[in-house]
Amino acid sequence: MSHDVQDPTHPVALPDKPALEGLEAKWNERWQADGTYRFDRNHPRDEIYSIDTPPPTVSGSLHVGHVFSYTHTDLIARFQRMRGKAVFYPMGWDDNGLPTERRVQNYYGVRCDPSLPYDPGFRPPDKPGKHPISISRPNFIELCNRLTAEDEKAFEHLWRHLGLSVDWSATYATIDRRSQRASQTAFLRLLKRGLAYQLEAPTLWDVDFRTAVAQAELEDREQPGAYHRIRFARPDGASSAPGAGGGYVEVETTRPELIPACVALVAHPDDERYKALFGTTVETPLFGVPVPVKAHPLADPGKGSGIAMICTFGDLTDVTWWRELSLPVRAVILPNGAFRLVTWGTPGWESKDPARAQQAYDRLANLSPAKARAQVVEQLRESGDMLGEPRAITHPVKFYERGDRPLEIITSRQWFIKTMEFRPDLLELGRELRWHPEYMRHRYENWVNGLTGDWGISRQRFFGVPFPVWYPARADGSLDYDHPLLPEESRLPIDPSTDLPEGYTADQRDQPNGFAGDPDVMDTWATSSVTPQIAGAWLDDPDLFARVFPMDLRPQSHDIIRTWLFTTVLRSRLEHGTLPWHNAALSGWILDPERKKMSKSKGNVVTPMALLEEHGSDGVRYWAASGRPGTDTAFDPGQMKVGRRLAIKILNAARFALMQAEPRGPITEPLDRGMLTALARLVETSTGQFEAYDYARVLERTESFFWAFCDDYLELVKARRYGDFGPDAAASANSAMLVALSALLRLFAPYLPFVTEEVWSWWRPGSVHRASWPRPAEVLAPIHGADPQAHAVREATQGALAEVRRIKSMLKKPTKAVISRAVLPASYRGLGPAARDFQAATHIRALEFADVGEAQLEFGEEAVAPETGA
RNA sequence: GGGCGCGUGGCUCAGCGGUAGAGCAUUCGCUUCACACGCGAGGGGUCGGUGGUUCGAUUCCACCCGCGCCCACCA
Repeated sequence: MSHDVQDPTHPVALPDKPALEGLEAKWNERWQADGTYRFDRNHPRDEIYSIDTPPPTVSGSLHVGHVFSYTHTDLIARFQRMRGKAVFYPMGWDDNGLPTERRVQNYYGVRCDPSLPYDPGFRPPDKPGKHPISISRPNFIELCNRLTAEDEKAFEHLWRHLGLSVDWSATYATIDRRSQRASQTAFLRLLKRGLAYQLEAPTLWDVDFRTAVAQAELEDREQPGAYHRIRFARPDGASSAPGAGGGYVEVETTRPELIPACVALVAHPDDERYKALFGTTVETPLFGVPVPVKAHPLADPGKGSGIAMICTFGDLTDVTWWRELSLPVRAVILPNGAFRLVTWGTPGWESKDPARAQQAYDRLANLSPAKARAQVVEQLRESGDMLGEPRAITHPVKFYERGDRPLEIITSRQWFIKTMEFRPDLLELGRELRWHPEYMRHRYENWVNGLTGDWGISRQRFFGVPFPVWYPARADGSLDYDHPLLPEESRLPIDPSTDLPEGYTADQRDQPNGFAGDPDVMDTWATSSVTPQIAGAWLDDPDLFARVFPMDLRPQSHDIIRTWLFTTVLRSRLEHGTLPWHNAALSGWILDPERKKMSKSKGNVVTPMALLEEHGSDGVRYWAASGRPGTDTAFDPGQMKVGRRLAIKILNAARFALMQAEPRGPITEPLDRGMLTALARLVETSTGQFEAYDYARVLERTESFFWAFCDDYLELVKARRYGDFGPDAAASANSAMLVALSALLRLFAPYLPFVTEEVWSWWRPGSVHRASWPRPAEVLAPIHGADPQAHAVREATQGALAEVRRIKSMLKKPTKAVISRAVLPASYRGLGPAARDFQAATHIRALEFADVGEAQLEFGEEAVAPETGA
């Protein structure tokens, strides 16, 4: 048996004063040198456990949330490794995208200007200046790469210190060559199959970042706003319909600045108040633009006055109305958020009074939407077209999740991946996937069912994976978007802004009859959605990919189900026709215990490294492991202290077990046999629970067993193991302790990798993290199967112990006192041979074992009555 | 408005159809030869509310209240 405790080949080497300090550095060095966590691909698929590790955003700050959720994944990785699996546990860095761009801009004081040429001699200033320096896109990307490389070092240092059992030879970055190749290849294949397409359409747009934003990146924020009741003139002036006013239609709007962009009014088809108006024309206030009144079921008779202004574009409902009612476009907001210049009276900008419209509009041109609104309100007051004062309200407004200003809707050309037609497949795949916890499945289904359009993947940014596409230019210089020039897959990755399409020369770039590269980059989720393919080296190492894909586990946090999880399932479905993984484990959030947000300004920020140093990595991991899958968990240094104490207890208990581990021999004593029987049960339930991803429960049970093992079992057998009752009885205790220690160390190993490794090294060869997960049969073998008396012995011991300890604590000096007439539980008599251990451990000499269950107990020499007695 | 989760001792959380549990905190006692980063004992809860099912509910069902998250067409 590989874990035979009597293995004489490895001598016991105990430190005098075991301590946790320095274990992280000591064992990390050893693990790295020994390749303890290296993935060995030479196994069949069913002996491999592969993990699609979340690539952390390296330009973000390190925080305790990282430590929390990455520990969960590591617990599972370590468990599976000990179960005999070859664990593929890579690490990725998410370095492309906006967060990095912003960080580079601030860190170096630069700004990307794609029109500039590359400057090979450019060096960023030591300190960012007051005004940002404009640099070319290649220079900018160089800086992004330089900074993320530093960030990645900091992350790796943290991960190693925390004890993640990652295979550090298997790392990737979402901007590296392999990621770009996978992203571009997958994209080109979708394009060739007609599953990726581009479209000029109204798109959600962030005016500060000047980029399109996907549905998944939206968030609603409650914003102060106001209803403005304004009137539209009716040229025929001949209705007395309620709400229509005398010659006017009253409309409520929160965005009066979009009056010049108004293309129609709309009311519900069944709304009696407005039925007479359908098909007629009204005029916008201030600008005198004739607009039709239309009927559409989306109009809500209960909102505002029941009739709404359709603008191009104020919100997503406007887009729906505009499309379904075939309305024209009158766009006023530019990609940078400013009001564009408009010449009234020209086609598309007809007005009953172009001069007045121009005068009104000139006061808006170049303003931001917020300033334009104030300006329009002022004019509406002057003209008398606003009825009453604005009514302040609070309403949800859509924002880009990283943005500061409300999103606008801008018409632009963007790339999309077909999503809507695959919704039934995606729902089916969601049902196939095993979710931990199960209820997270609902969030996915909710999202898929709520999708309103295909997935927009193009971003007008710089530090990302470019679209591997060029467009031929016509003689007039315009681009033929319908016939893109595509590279061979073998050329990928390419950058169309520097690489050339087949058959063209560099001097034809951006020239008539030449070509132009697609200027956009892919959204960061478009790259992240192929992390299983990237990590598994899909194109670069097909043998590896076949061994790890579909992967076993996707660990991630629950807030990105709609983004990362969903898009990964989509891409896998489109490219491979399968789920990308079999299991998804969703981790929760870290909550501040006082509901206070930790912030730098309050000075209460705790960096993860400081936490690890204060409490020890094992202590912090103990806390993290208490967070069950999907459950938000309070940030709790108290739990880390508890974990640290547990680790110290393991050191000391192990020292006790090993300091006098001779003699050894058959395990015959009832207490020993009972303890091992209970331990075998613990091993059995723990294995099942761990396989079900319930790592928190396993730790709780194991810890509970271990403390009882220390406080009760070890105390009870102490005298016996020191030889008070002869060598055979001592041998039984020693052997049982070592069987238990071996199994307990392995149960704890995924949680407390440092202390368990340290103790393991005192007496066992190799790494505990390469040892096999304990099996019930292995624990029971030395006692030839479960002891049927185990439960009875345990019950009797526990009951008697509790009673004696209670009595002892009632006495000031128990060792000098004698209790008379103390009542003991009848179970005391049932201890049988274990009574000897019991008496020794509790320093009690039983004077009498009476049938009534009363006994006179003597502590020491003098006899005194208990305090309650005479 | 829809979906999901949560509401158990001061705090953080387990549990679950059959007489309420742990850790922390608190009180008391103990330098017991692995550990004072330790050991023992005690106090403390009508398990959010109201109904229902049941011989019996903290545990199942319904509704309600509170908290949180996700989603939803922002006039």
